[in-house]
Amino acid sequence: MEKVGAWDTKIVISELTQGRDLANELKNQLQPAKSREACGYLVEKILSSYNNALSVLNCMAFLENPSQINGLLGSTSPRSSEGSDLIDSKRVLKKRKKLAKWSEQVRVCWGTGLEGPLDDGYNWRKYGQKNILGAKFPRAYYRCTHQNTQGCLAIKQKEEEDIQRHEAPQNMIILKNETQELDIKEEIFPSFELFSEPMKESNFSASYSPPFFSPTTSKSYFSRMNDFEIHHNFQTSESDFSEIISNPASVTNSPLGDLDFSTDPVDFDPKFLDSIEYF
DNA sequence: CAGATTTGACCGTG
DNA sequence: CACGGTCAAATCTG
Repeated sequence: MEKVGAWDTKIVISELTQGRDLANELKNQLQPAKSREACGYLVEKILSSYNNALSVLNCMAFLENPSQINGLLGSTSPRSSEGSDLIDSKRVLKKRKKLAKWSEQVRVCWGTGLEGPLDDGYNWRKYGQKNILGAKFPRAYYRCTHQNTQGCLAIKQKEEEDIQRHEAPQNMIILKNETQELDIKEEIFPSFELFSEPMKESNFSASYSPPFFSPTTSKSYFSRMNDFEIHHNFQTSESDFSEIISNPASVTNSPLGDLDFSTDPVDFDPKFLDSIEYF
């Protein structure tokens, strides 16, 4: 992991440096009361930089010590003992019964580059799509490709902008993950924005080894992710986020929750923070 | 041809 | 009964 650590450290430094520079720029912008759009843009970029840095740190912590995550995520709940029976009866009776409700909600590492070739560590296969009432975009349903072969029951949903043209997922949430035997609704990683520049894939693909990642499959998934990165530049409006996503996230259970930059003793210029309030 | 995607139907829940 | 999640046949793709 040393190689990864060194590389990620550069990312963190780069992001934090960029955030500082952008903050300075914003400071200058605010003085003569320049355009609101420009200020908003800069704020977004600043937040993006800090989020990216924190995301990398969080991902690193998770990869280095996943057990810590499990511990933080809380107790497990036994899966329904009817599980296998349900599957069998479902096939015969074509009647679905409710599986035991246990879930893990994970905000995927958007924009850290981690999702580039590896996404979130899973190979997703789309199994359905629905137009959701009141939603601008249809919601797509994905499950782990290895559901059958490795018993991976991870699933996720995402709402996307005009799937036919290019996928621009507004959110992506892992809802279930049997392999972790979790029964929690927890965010492992804090939210983060996209990197302003595409990440180099090779660095991560060589270093991270998430479960169930098969380099021979899911080309489409990853190519779409990259497509999204290219086309989607933090123009996300609030309405584009699902209810789940928009719920206030508890950072306290984050593996690196104490790294919440807003509370870190970083030498933030109080005036800068006041400036943020301005928006 | 195997695996992925699409899409209408089915089903559970509130 | 409306809505959202899932199934599964049809279709597509490499």
